[in-house]
Amino acid sequence: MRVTMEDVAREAGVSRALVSLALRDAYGVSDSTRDRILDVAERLNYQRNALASGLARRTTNTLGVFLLDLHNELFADIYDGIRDVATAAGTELVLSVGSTGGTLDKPGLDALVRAQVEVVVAAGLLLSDKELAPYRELTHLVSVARRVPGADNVVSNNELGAKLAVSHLLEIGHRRILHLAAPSSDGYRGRRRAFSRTMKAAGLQPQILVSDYSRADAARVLGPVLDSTDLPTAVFAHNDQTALGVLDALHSRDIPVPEQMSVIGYDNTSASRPPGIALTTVDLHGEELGRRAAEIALARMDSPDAPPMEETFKPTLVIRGTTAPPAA
Amino acid sequence: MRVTMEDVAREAGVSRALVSLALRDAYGVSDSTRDRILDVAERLNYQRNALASGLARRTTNTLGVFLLDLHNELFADIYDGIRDVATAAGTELVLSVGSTGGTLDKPGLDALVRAQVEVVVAAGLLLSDKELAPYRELTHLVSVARRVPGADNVVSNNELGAKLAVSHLLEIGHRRILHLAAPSSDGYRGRRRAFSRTMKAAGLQPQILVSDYSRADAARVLGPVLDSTDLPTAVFAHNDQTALGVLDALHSRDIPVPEQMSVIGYDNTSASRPPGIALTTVDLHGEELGRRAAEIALARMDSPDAPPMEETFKPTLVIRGTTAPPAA
DNA sequence: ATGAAAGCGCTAACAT
DNA sequence: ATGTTAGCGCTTTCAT
Repeated sequence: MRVTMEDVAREAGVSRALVSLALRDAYGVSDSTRDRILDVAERLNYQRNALASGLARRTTNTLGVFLLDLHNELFADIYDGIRDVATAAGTELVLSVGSTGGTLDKPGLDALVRAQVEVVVAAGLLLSDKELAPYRELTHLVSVARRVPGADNVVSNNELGAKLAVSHLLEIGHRRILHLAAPSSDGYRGRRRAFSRTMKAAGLQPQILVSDYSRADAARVLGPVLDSTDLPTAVFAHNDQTALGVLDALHSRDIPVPEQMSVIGYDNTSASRPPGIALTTVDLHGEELGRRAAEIALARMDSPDAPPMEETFKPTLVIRGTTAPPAA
Repeated sequence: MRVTMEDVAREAGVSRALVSLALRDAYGVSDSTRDRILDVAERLNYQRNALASGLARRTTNTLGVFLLDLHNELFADIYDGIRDVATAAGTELVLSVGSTGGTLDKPGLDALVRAQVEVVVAAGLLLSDKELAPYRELTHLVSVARRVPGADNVVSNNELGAKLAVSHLLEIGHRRILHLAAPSSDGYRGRRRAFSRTMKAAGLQPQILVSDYSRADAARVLGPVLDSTDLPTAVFAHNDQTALGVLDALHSRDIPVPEQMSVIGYDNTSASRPPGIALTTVDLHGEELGRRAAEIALARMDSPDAPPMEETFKPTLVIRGTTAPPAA
């Protein structure tokens, strides 16, 4: 049987109440008894039952974290940022992981609600605004990387990022640019929209292809285009993962990068630095976003009724080896 | 205020007990009232309080999962496997994440214990056997990828994996082989040991360098060797991450792979497939390990007193583009 | 400084 | 089929 607070109390010859106080070093416990209690607790390997504790305190002082996909390092970056500030604040995290399809969003969020977290920081939500609405009553939501109406939001300016990427390509002379977009869903249309807008503003025809978030699918989707007669001279991929898929497809057809084809990714994860051919990419500063989201979440714990907070980060273009002027 | 079971009961005009039963569709609730209760629960967006529920049931039916590092995709693979079988069994997961330094192992495990998980599946534990000992009394431990005495273990045969890698290099003619090892810690010496043994068995001098688990450090550590006069002709890296670091260092010195230098990684993560230069690597089948670990964890929930279970998977060599006979 | 007692939201006998 | 009641392990008034 697990060792309970009662066990510690008995062993130390005091009441449970006193043990409870001593363990959270509250005032009003004499030094000597506190020391004795802590000694006993340590000796018995006592660990407080978080269920009972949270139930009794009517608050868990805990932050829920939802991450869309563990295979995409962007979420590891975001998590690092969140953990950093949560740890400093002494707030525990409760995690839950989704999937690129989005089918695990709901179960994941539900689990966090059931765990009674004070606030949930969700990175990469795929649920529609409508499906997300009920959660506004169940918990406080801080959405990262995706704008959710009515919630707290920590996002990156995707319009700007896409514009940065496309402008770079335009500047070095590209005209036929293909955008490999992610499936269209609420809150994730900024890159695609800015791509189209920027192309049109330059008097060019935007060409868009859609793949899911996986490297393999990106390569697959791009295939037919590469096998056709008139190729684009540059591809702007939705993220680094899919950019890798683009590079795969290109490599398997012996199309040299950047000589015959320029490629730009998005996220600046370490996947964007395959040795030799480092990806030009847009850095959305995941760790920073995570950090800020956690700060907002902590602030939200203190003032549940403050108006929604919103913060938009500016992405930056990281020019590396996969972009060059088009072949003459 | 959050909606409680009491609210649902009142609204449906029944007792709490009945709601509790209906929600877990136990026998003994008439169809009509069950439907009514479920309707109300749904309408009120009721989510059961997992703290109260777990406390009352004296069991959470929950699996704790510890992952060393979110930046290493191996752990995403392992997680996928675990989630797969846990979901099928209707068992919830509680996650906790460590860090490559190992300093977060203890806090991470403690959090799982406090959360009252039935069993913890830990992948990539860095704590020493000795530091791990106390946890044997606090929870059931299924260790993945690392052998922990007395616990359930799901491991890969690292000796075999390393032998596979080195033998391959030997076979194609290499004699001067360098092993870039991970810091020596309990449970992770198999690859290094087998490297030395295999080299000696071939009458060769094992050469070993140590780096931490990061790509950057691997590149840094390898630097001096590459700048010296007599280079090895092949490098066997501790994992794919560090193999990437090796490739980085090589590339920055214009040493062609595999012509001038062969490289082997370990794990077969997607990082091992940078476009163009796919890494020869050892696949330890992370998802499989995760799956099996979860199965064992579930079995352990049913029979807490069964003798320790142990399963050793056979890694396989994946020969790709970074290995070739040494230059003449 | 310390202890007694009530109660957090639920589940599990047990009673009806 | 449904309701009553006694906890689960802790925290928190409130006494002493």
